[in-house]
Amino acid sequence: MKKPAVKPAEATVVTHVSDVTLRNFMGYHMKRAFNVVQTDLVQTLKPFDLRMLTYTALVLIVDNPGMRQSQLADGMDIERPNLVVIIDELERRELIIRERVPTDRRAYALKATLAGQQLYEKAVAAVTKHEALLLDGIDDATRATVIAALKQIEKSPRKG
Amino acid sequence: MKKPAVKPAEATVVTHVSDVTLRNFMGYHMKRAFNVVQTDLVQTLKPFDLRMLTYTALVLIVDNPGMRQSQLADGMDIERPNLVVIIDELERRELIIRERVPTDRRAYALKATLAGQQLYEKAVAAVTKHEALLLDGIDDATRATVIAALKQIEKSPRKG
DNA sequence: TATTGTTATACTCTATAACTATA
DNA sequence: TATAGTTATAGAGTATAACAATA
Repeated sequence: MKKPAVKPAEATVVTHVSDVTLRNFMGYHMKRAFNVVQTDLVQTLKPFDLRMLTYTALVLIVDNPGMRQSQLADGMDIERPNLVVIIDELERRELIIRERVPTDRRAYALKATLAGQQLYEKAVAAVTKHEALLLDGIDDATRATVIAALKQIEKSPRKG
Repeated sequence: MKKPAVKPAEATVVTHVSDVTLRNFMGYHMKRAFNVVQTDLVQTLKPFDLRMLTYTALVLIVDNPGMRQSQLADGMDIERPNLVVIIDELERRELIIRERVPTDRRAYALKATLAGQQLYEKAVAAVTKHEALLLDGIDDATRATVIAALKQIEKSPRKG
C-alpha cells in the first residue's frame, strides 16, 4: 500500500477523512460498533442501576443457580479478581446470595434472590427491546450470520 | 421468559454454564469477540510499540495528511481530550508532527514523518496478516456481511 | 501441590468540565 | 460568542502477583 510523499509545505486541507486502510479491519469496526452498543446499553440499564457486567452476571446466575464464581468468571470472560466486586455489589443489593458449598468449603454457590429474579425479568425485557431498536434494519438472517461469526471469533485458538 | 423457582436447599451442582438468555444478545457476543480481537491486536502491535489507539491514529494521519486533531478524534470516535496524549506520544516518538496552520492558528495540521510512514507500512502488514489468521474459516462473503452490519450499527441514530 | 476466592495494584480507555488562545 | 486544543479528573474495564483457606 504505497503512499505518495507528503505534499510540499502549502496548507493541506482535509475535507473528508479517508479510512481506506482501516476499511477492512474488523477490529476497527468491532470497536466502533461495540462502543455504540455499549453506550446504548448503559442508558438502557441505568433505570435498573445495572451495568453491562452486573447485568451479565445477574443473568448467568439466574440461568445457572448454584454456579461457582470461577465458572461465572469463565462464562463472562473476565478474570476472577475482577468478578469479586461485581458479586459484592449484587450481594449487597440482595439480588443474589453467596452460599457456602458443604462439599467444597472453598467455593460459593451463587443464587439469585426473588428480588434478583424480578430485576432480571425487567432488565432482560428492556435490553431485548432496546437491542431490537438498535438492530432495526438488519434482517434476521444477517443477525444470525453476524452472531455466528462473532461466536467463531470468540473461540479463536488464540483465546484459550 | 419464565424461570422455575430456585431448587430446595440441596447442593446444586452446575456442570455446564447455560447462556440461553444471552444467546441472542448481540452486545454480549460483540464484547466477547472484541476482547479476543483486542487481545490479539495488543500482541500483534507490541513489537511496534503501538496500541490499538496509537495504531489507528497513525494510520488515519498517514492516509489523511494535514488533518486536524478534531477531525481525527471524530474519525476515531473518541473525545478530543483523550486524543491529546495519543498525539503527544506519536509526536514524541517522531512518527508524526503537529504543524501550525497559518490560516487558523488555533489548529494543527497532523502529518506523518518518514519514520511514521515506515512504521505504518510494517504495522499495517502485521495487523492484516494477524487478522487474516483470526478470521480464518470465515469466508469473504460472511466477512463483508459482518462488516456491513457493524457499520450499520456504528451509524445507529443513537450515536451521532 | 493445586484450587477458590480475595486483596492490592497498575494500566488503559472513556467521559466531562473548565481553561487558553485564537477566530 | 464559538471553536481548537489542552488540562485535570473521575469512572469503568482489564490484567497480574500474591495471599489465606481449603482440597
